[in-house]
Amino acid sequence: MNLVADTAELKTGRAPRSTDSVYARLKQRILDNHYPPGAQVLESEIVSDLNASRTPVREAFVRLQQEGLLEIVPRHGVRISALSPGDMREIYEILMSLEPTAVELLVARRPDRAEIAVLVEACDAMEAALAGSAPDLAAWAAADEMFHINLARLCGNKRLAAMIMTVWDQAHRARMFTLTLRPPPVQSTSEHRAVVDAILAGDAERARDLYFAHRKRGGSELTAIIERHGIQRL
Amino acid sequence: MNLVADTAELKTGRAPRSTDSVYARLKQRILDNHYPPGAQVLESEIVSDLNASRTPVREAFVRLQQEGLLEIVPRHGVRISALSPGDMREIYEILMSLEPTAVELLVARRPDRAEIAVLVEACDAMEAALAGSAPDLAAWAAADEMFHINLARLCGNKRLAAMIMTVWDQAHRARMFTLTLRPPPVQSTSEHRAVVDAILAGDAERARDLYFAHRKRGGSELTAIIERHGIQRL
DNA sequence: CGTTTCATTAATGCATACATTAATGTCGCC
DNA sequence: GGCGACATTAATGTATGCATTAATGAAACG
Repeated sequence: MNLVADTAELKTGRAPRSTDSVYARLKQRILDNHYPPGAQVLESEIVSDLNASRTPVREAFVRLQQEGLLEIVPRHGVRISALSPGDMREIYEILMSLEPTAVELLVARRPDRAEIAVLVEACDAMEAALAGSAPDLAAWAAADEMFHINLARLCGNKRLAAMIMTVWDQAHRARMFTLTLRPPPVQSTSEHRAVVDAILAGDAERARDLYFAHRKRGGSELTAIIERHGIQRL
Repeated sequence: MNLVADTAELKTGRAPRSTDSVYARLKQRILDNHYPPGAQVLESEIVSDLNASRTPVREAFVRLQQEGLLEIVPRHGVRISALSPGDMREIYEILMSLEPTAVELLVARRPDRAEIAVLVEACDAMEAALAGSAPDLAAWAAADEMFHINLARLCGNKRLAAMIMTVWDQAHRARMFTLTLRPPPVQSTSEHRAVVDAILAGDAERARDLYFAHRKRGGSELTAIIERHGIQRL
């Protein structure tokens, strides 16, 4: 039993809305692969799974459809989105455009060390996850996510941050899936560190270029894995 | 009376859904200033305005909230989004990132003349709108919109196109409002033409830079107008 | 035996009823 | 006369009923 069902409750003091809870839980289940990509799920199934009534479930469907995590198939419930290699390309093209822009904006704001402490911590966590004899890939992925989410947040453009996170979420399962198939992300970790250095140095252009290169390399790596394994949808 | 209520009907042969119709009509009314920015509107008011029942209206609310055109205020209906100067800055930062990327992708696809004919036509229409003694600003704005929407469509990245159009829509009313306050968009028109030339020449970098400069100039112009007139929300 | 059509059924889209919450106004008390 | 508690009302959040549509299966026909 959780004492605070929803963060909105903390902020507003209002009763949590069932719609929000359904949305959050359903999204979590999609990201966690409880409903696997490509799956056709009936509205009634999710209603009973989440102990909710149809109205909040339908509203959650609409939100998640807009976020690209599922598709409402009229009269047939929903289909959980499955990413094709082409979708992955689209997603990485967008991230290669938006994320470097976010870094540039962040540098332009001249943040002090305290502001970007979360980024440094994320880098530390990534290194720690790879330090032992057996790398903790789940911990590394969580730290990587922290880095990118916070970078988006810190850029000062809320719309931009929201867009990055939406696209990032779309690729979440693909990242998790390829985590064990890729080489240990040592290079990726050091690239993050270099971006932080450039931010601290106030060098917008370098930060931008580094981040772009990081994203480009990540995209190529993912694409290569997908092709090598002949994966069609994930 | 329209014979085909929804394009989805044409594609699928299915009956048009009330939800889609409500969504489209409500969005139109927001973009057309029928519900002005900042307005608090009751769910019941829109229900009676659009002759629909509450369920489709609520689903349309969710979609439009995700698109940033309104905000659902729990227990108080919706508030039509009003853009502050800060919002305009956010929007232009995003367009300055995404649109040049779209041009780059388009050039990389090596389109032939037929494919980009719509862009040339849009340029022609812009020039025609400014040709007479009394410039037809509404026609110019429509042609400008055609240019940008089609450029996004042609880039080959559907997600990217959708994101551009969402942000573009958010700024629609602001563009319409400032249309009569800005100098005649002669320079803007020639800039479009230059972008098309670069696309045809297959020069991705030039096309990208031109588009970036175009967007940047447009943003500065809009910001200047907003500041000069002391506009706080629109 | 295969095919087509119709009846049955299940699932959804929409409409509406019910419960909950916030706002408004009134009455009583100070 | 002002202030506060309570009743009343209005509006929304949620649940559910009804109508429509698509799918399934059976039966009749070729």
